[in-house]
Amino acid sequence: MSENRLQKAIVALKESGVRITPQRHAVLDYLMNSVIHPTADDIYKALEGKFPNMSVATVYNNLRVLRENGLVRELTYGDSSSRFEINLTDHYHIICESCGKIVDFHYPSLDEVESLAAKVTGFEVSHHRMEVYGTCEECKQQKGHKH
Amino acid sequence: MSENRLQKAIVALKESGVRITPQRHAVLDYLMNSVIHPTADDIYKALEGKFPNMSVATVYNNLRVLRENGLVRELTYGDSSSRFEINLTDHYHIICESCGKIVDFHYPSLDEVESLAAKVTGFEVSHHRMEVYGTCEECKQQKGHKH
DNA sequence: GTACGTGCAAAGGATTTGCAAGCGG
DNA sequence: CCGCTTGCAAATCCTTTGCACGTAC
Repeated sequence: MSENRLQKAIVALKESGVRITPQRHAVLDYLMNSVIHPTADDIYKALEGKFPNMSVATVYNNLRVLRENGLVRELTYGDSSSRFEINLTDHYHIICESCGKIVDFHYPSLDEVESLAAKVTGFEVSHHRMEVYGTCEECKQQKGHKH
Repeated sequence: MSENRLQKAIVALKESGVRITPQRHAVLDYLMNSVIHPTADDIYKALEGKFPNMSVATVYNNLRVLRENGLVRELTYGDSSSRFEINLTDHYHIICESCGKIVDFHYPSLDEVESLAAKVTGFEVSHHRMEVYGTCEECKQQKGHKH
């Protein structure tokens, strides 16, 4: 089924006039099979085995194209570099402040917040983002070893 | 009353062993009277009249100290540079995707989301962030002028 | 007086850009 | 074939850092 998603994405890209180069295909494929919300550099490093001559700029270019076509979301947290993920159905992230791990969790979309915000500010709302921060189980355990 | 907040903040800083230099005072004062969620460079430009010799590094240093003491929050959105605001009681932001304007709005804290996230992921939750995106009234009107 | 803060310049890291050569459709 | 993409290097932008000097307390 992951194959299915990939094929659909490729068809959609072609219909938008975007060419499917081996590098672009590989970036998309990597993101579809990744759960770690990688940075551009993560992707670059993961693919340099298959594409020894690929440059980081190509990764950035492709991420931009994929983002512009709605296939990929860019996550900007406090740390230095952006992270990327396939744009799936609504879910949110919880982020470990100790090790940086990002875990998905499902929650009904916060439509009420959106409509209240629209009412009090006069904005026309398009979307929202939300993340929860905390400490993951592994890091909690490590803290426990202190004493 | 803004004076009052500033004095309280200064006392709190001194108690933490933080020195009140004229530059630090000015950064804090500027943030307390600002509604635009400025970048470090905004603050630098705003204060260069009063402090012609001040360097950007000083602004960054002070923002870090103020953040570490819980007085200031750093906001990292998609754009290149961080924005800063005084750490007030719970509120959220709505951001205009057209002109970048940031407007505060109040909403009860999303405690339910936090506790559900904790339950399903096993994390110990510390806090969350949420923003709504859309188009502000001014930019909506400008779009209306098209036809 | 002493440690912390400032100012300057340089370094660092992420991302973008310009351009010649390559290749997808 | 044409024009989008690639790869490379240089450029850009934001932020941090090292160090000598200054100053808050």
